[in-house]
Amino acid sequence: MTGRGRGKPCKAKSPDAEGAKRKTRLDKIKQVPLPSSQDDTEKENETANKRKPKQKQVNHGEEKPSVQNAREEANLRTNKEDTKTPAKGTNAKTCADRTKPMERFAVEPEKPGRTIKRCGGKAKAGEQNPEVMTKMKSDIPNDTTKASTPKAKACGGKAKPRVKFAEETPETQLEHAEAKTRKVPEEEKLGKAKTCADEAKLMEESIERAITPKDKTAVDSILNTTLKNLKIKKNDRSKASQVVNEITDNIIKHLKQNTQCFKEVEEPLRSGSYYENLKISSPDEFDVMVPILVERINVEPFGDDGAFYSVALKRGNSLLKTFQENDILCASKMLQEFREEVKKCVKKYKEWVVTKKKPGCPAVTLTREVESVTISLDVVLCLKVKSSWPSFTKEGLKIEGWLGAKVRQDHRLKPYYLVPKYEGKGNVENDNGVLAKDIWRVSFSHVEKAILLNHGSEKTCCEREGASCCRKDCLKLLKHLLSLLKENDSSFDKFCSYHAKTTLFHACCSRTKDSDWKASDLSLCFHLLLEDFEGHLQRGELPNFFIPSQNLISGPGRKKCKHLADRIKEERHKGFPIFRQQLHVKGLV
DNA sequence: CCAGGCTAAACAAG
DNA sequence: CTTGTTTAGCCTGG
Repeated sequence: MTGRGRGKPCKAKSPDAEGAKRKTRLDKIKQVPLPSSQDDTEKENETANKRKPKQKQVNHGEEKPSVQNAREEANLRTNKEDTKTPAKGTNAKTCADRTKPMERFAVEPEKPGRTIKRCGGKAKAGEQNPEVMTKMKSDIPNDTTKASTPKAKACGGKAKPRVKFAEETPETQLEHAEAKTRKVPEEEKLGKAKTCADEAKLMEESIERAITPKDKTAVDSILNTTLKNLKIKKNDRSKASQVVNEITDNIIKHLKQNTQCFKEVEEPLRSGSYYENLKISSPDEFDVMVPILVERINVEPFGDDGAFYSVALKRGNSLLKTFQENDILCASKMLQEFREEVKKCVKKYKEWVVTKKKPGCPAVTLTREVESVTISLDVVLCLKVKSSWPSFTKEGLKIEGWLGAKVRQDHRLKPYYLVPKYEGKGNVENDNGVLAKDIWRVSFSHVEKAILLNHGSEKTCCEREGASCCRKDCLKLLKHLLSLLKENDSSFDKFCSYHAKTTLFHACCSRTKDSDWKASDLSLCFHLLLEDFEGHLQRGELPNFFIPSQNLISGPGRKKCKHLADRIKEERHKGFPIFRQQLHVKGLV
């Protein structure tokens, strides 16, 4: 679905650059009405002819180790999934555990830890990463995961166990391969090798028993089939995006033309999983932030976790004065007015319905049916703040080891956003007499999106000539797992996909290299990601990736956290029966 | 401001 | 499997 040109890093400073870019797309849509039309000779000419070997030879620059910053988009992923609660001074130290993944293994007895890597992905021996090879020579050369395609149903759920390669670790192949890819990063040898090696030894047998190649192949198969099933159909995407873009454009137009207070809204920032290429199953949820630049403001923390703030207007800002009370920009007033305007506009489009206001939720949610599926669009008012990020973010976004210090700095030079979101009762006051309903929560959705779209430690990660990684697939699977678990147990309803996303971010910071996430190691990587998530749940601590002092899972309570951790562990150990069952229901296995 | 170029991802074909 | 085509979304040069 979405792609973003990586062509050039567009520095965050040019706020204008985002003008009417989408115009083109809309035009295109118009003139190409039917996918099935066969009269499009000219279409073919235009495309087929001129476009073929598009390769981006450009910017293989060297200046940045990893990513170029995408651009400032923004949003918040809010409402429906919100469960954040001020973290009673949690001040999670979490970074500690993040940075030393190995320790977990010592603590957790039965679990295979990364040793499992040996059984790792379908990787052909030749592409195993060096770490693995040096550590344990007995990799199993599973052929590929052969994600049993949908049709392979007969054998009820698991693909043919590719037995043969079971025991006879073909040393020869490995040595061979090893010789070829012998680049072995330094830190890896020095840093981890020691601990890993021991553990590898120790756990070797037990793992060999616990996860036989057969199981492993079956797991690979389930994960890959599940992923395939989570893909969004091209047609669905096309239809959904068309209606969503249309209404979005019209809302923006309305705000600019027919309102005073909102006439300065900027271009919408498309965020959330659809625009991060992480939407699963169906394109039925869209998030669009509608930013208003605010200058000359005072931003003061509300509560102690650093996620919520009150906003005071200094002089100027005439347009927003009307939402002011005692110098405070009242989120509730502003959102209410925004909502009215959106409703006014949407009234003209009969297919769309504005859903009822939910307390504390920053989104104006619109829904409509497209071919019997309900699509929802969250339109979120937000303030765009160009000054430096709140000090609570100082220890957040620890991506230096993963994406590099320069990328971090680039992101931190971008604006941040505030959305009219609060928790608990709106009429609760803080010391300064500000009501909860009038406070704002920070949002870094634009950075989340930028990172996910440019997520490799190498610049070429997942690009045509680079290796592909499984970071996003792992996240899709985790989101899917979480949503299936939630379906079956309503006590999990305070957990949301943002928890999954945050877990991935933390995981990427502890396993920083692209080779830690090789596409061929999907089942291993997913396994480790689940262990990470279970760890957060067990400890009852999942720090906001940007604001470490905010614990995202203080809401659900320890008991529910542990329960969820146990359920996930169970799925992991049993080879994901919940995925299997799901595939079964859909007749895909 | 916008036309045109580029990307990721779905998908079709071999 | 590999290779090519299509298309929504994004970016830039002019």
